[in-house]
Order: sequence, then structure tokens, then C-alpha cells
Amino acid sequence: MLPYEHFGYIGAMTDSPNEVTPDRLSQADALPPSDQHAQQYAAVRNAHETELLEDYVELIADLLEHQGEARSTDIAARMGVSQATVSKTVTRLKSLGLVSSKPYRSLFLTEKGEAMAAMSNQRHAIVLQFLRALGVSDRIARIDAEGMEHHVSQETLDIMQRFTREQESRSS
Amino acid sequence: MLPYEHFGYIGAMTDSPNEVTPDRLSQADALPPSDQHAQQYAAVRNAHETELLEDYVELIADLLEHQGEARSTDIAARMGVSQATVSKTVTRLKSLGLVSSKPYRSLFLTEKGEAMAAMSNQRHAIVLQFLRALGVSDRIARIDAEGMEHHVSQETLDIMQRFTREQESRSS
DNA sequence: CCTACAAGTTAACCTTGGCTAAAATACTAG
DNA sequence: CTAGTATTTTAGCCAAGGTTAACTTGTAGG
Ligand SMILES: [Mn+2]
Ligand SMILES: [Mn+2]
Ligand SMILES: [Mn+2]
Ligand SMILES: [Mn+2]
Repeated sequence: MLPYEHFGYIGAMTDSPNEVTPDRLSQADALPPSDQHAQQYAAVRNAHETELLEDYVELIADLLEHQGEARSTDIAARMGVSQATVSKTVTRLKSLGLVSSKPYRSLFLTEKGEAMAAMSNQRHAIVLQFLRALGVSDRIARIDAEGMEHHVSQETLDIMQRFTREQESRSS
Repeated sequence: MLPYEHFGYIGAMTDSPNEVTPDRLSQADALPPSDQHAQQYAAVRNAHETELLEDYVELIADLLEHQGEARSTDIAARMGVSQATVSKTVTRLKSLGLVSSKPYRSLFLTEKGEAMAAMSNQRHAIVLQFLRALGVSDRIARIDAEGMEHHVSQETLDIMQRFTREQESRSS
């Protein structure tokens, strides 16, 4: 089931004749202090707590905007999960005060949900545009952005945005 | 408990006077075809299945290299979780054939575990070096890399690596 | 108005990844 | 070699996020 029965190697990076690699590698290899290391993993666990919620409110906002309404069926189809799963997650979104709806009816975002959707959307757009500006193909950029977006700090977002702007002005 | 009682906004991106934004934004806003969209989320779910395993084998490899042995205590401290959690996860790693150990003894990687650790380490290093080359501070780069690494495809990795190399040769 | 089908919910189940508290084992000092 | 401490494991708990199958509700056509 897990796709790890056999491993390939990443690119040709090990045998490329570059002078800077040993220096850089040893720097990357040094273990950070234990507590700082723990904070890295904690940040990741933290992101995992909200990322599904973010994707849901973002998708609901998109559906409301582009489709006029946000039905569970569409969410299930777009997320690639069963309707039962959507139903349960929506219950959670409601209990968190992000979504509102009457039973068997279309979904809406609360103020809080809209705020979250706006933030997530901005962040998602910045990451996606950055990847495209870097030269990543649209298809792959979309896939990578969907996961990366939840793990990019504000500092990095700012830098990505600046990079994208410079890249665009260069090619105009 | 969830950090979403109140929202700020990301930077000052909405009111910045740039000409290219509306064009780009509408492009980002268009919903992709339903099945492609579903594949994006599926890729993320997929990454989530292996990311903890990857972090574990990577950490075990690091500890073996830098400390000589990999004890549960160190893993628990570095991951910022309880020893019980480590014990349970290690059981899973063993059942997947990634780790081997005798009860109450230090941990080792199997061939498969070493292959996974090597892959993960390379990928992690590429992402970290890329973020630093972009201009992200070391501390933040480490945090972001810890999460991003699991959501970066081969195409993007190659581009990141090229960027890092060019950046380095430019500043030499 | 009724009926069939579409859409949404609920129930029962599973795995993962956390936790605390208690038990078992290993290690080290005296 | 034995006691005490450190380490590891186990047991029992929980929430999230997924599944399928069965049930309920909504809606559109005849
Ligand atoms: Mn998103
Ligand atoms: Mn996402
Ligand atoms: Mn890693
Ligand atoms: Mn990681």
C-alpha cells in the first residue's frame, strides 16, 4: 500500500561536479539544538491541525463565488472523498463556527469562515504564482501549492511575493 | 485551542499598486476541472501518509551518524512528543520494514529504511538550501522546510536545485 | 399529488498519531 | 550483586479523517 517498496534517487545531484556542495551539505547535516528541532516538528503538527479546515473554507468560498452555491456533492467530487466524509467534516466546521447551514441545504461561510478563506486564498495564490514564476509547470505548481501553502511562514511568503513581482516586471 | 479566533491579514498585498495582479489573480481564481482538482487533494493526502515515517527515518539516520546511536529518548526530545508516542510509531516503522531493533534496545535502519532516509535527506537539504538562497533566514527556513519538503514534486526540486546553484555561483 | 432519483445524514467501522499512567527492562553506582 | 534511576513498552484513552451501507430528506416530472 505505501509507495516505498523500492527507491530511486533524486536527480543526478550526487555525482554532479560542483565545488560548493560539501560545504553546504555539512552545514545542512549538523543537527540543530534539540529544542529548536522540536519546534520545527511542532510547527508542522500545528499546520496539520488547520490545513484541512483551510482547504474546505477555501473551496466553499470558491464554489460560492463561481457556482453561486456550495453543495456537499460538489465538495465531495472536488476533494475526491465520499459524501459521508464531507458531511462529517462540515459538522466539525460548523462546531468551530466557520460554516453555517440548515440540514440538507447548501453551505455558507460565517464571518470567521470568510476571514479564514480570504487568508488561505491569498496565501495559496502567492505560493502558486511563485511556483509558476520559478518556472514550474501549471499542473505541477497547482499540486505542490496545495500542500506547500500550509507550511509557508509569513517571512517566506513576503519573499515569494517579491520574487514573483520582480520576475514579472523583468518579463514585461 | 485552534488559533483561529481572530484573523489578521497577510502583508499589504491587496492595496499595492501593481498592474499585473488582476490578470494573474483571475487566472488563479478559476476553478480547475473537477477531476484535476481532486488529484491535487489526493496528492496531499498521499504525502501525509508517509511524511511522519520520512521524518522518523531521517532523524534516526541523523542520530546514528552524529550520535552513534538512535535512542527513543532522543527521538522523543527532538520530535517534541512523548516516549510512548515514539514507541508506538517505531512499532509501525518496524512493521513496515523500515526500522529494526531488539526490545529495549537502540534503533537501526533496514536497507529500505536507509534508502528512504537518503531520499528524504536529499530532498530536505534541497528545499532548505533553496529557501536560504531565496533569502529566508536560517531559523524560518528550517521550520518551513520541515513541512514543505513533503509536498515538493521532482520537477520543482530540480528547479529549486538549479536556482540554488545559480544563486551560489553569482555570489562567489 | 405522488413517485423516483438525487442529495445529505447517520451508524459502524478502521488507521493514524497524540496523550497519561503504570509496568517492565536495562544500566550504573555503591 | 543489589538498589535506584533511566529508558522503553504497554494499556487505555481521545480526536481526526477516511471508508461503506443504510436511512432520511428534497425536488422535479408525469
Ligand atoms: Mn488551499
Ligand atoms: Mn491546501
Ligand atoms: Mn525531513
Ligand atoms: Mn519533515
